[in-house]
Amino acid sequence: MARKTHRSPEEAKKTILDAAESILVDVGPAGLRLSAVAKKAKMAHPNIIHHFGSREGLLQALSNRIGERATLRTTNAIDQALKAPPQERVAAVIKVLETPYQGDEGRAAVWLHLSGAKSAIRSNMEHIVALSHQFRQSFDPTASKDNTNRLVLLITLALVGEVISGDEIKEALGFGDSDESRAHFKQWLAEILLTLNDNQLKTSLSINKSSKTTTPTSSIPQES
Amino acid sequence: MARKTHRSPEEAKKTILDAAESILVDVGPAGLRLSAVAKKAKMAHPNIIHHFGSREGLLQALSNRIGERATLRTTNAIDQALKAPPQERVAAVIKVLETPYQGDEGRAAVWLHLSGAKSAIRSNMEHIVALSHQFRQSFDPTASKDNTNRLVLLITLALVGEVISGDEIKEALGFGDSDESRAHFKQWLAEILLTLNDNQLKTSLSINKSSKTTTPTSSIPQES
DNA sequence: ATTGCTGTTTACAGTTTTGTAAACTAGAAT
DNA sequence: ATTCTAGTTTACAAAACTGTAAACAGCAAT
Repeated sequence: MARKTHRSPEEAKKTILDAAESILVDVGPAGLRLSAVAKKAKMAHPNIIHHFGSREGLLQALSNRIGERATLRTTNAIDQALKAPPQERVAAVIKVLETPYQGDEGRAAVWLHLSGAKSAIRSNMEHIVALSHQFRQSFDPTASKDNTNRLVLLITLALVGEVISGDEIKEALGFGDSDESRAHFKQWLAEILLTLNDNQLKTSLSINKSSKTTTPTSSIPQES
Repeated sequence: MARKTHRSPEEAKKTILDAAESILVDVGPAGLRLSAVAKKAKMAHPNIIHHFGSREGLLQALSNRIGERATLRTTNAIDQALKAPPQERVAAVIKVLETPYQGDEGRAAVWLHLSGAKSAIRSNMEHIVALSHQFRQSFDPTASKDNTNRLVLLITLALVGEVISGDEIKEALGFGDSDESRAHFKQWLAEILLTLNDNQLKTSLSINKSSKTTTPTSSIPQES
């Protein structure tokens, strides 16, 4: 390892982060070893510490980069959906649903989140939900903010789940590994999101003071 | 630590597993240290190796126990929903949605899954989806297996996401930490699941001819 | 009580890992 | 060409971690 390929600090950091990210997907943050990252980046491990201060610094930088990339892509995708003409809405929504899956970023992001890294989710969520509401109102003027919030929550949770164990669950449910059947599911979901109007989402939710949520065996409010 | 409290092997294993599980929730499988488990279980760490063979053996046993408990509870909850009278259906479905959250088991299970432990999801998923379909048909005879599959997939993914970053996402979306607003979301979701009939779920999914489905044709340039 | 089994502990070894220190060198500036 | 800066490497240290070996001790059976 006598070769000393000098690079700029930015480039060095990038190669280190790339190597770390590719390893992170397999072993997780707690399993990330500086020696492994150094080997993949083709350098000696103290070089990593020189650029990031410590192992923790590397993880923090990694978390930041992944978070920024993911939120940028997501907001872009929703933005595109907003500008899309009606006949392309389904495709646009599908694209939004596909955004987090790119590569293994989502998996890495969730893993970092599990490990306690300050995630970039919270800071950008307001923007995302605002854009989503704007989108919903563009084809359903009666759409309420509450229901948008709930839909965004449901979809976000599902996307997190998808990133983690989507492949296994889909396989267990009989969805083939073919891209086709997965595209079907995404299309199904996208169409539902576009079809459901606020009336269908309201159901009997108006009751809010029953408050017997933990012991639901008693009477169930269903009137309105 | 001169006190030597003798126990049966089963009881010893249980105390070790309990300690390991409570730690696992915070640090993840890769971060689980035998010394930490031993300290929490109030014993010396070689004792753990004596009972489980190795650190890996402990993780495997832990994964098995968590998986078995979770799937048992889930199938039980769906079973109850099947037997519930119509006016208690919403409550029953809410209970199904709450099943995985009990304690921190879900978080631990997902983390183990991320780390490559053979999960118990796949083997029991068939049973779960069969029960779910039975349940759907009990109030909507026209319910198709395809849509049940898709709904189960959506809910399962959302539950996985809920377990991982539900708290943070909900907070970011403005859902209060109060149990009340969370109960609202669950009730909203449960009612949607019970309300949606197969007609609404079918939408225009039959279109396989459309060119916009699988290849979203980037007619829209990347810009924002 | 004595014996034997086994759960439990102490002491220790080998390996791995993060981080430090100093030497080395590629490339830019002079 | 010479000098200087800074990225890079080698060598090393301290700590942590898993697993081993042997001794210890509670408990049941004889």
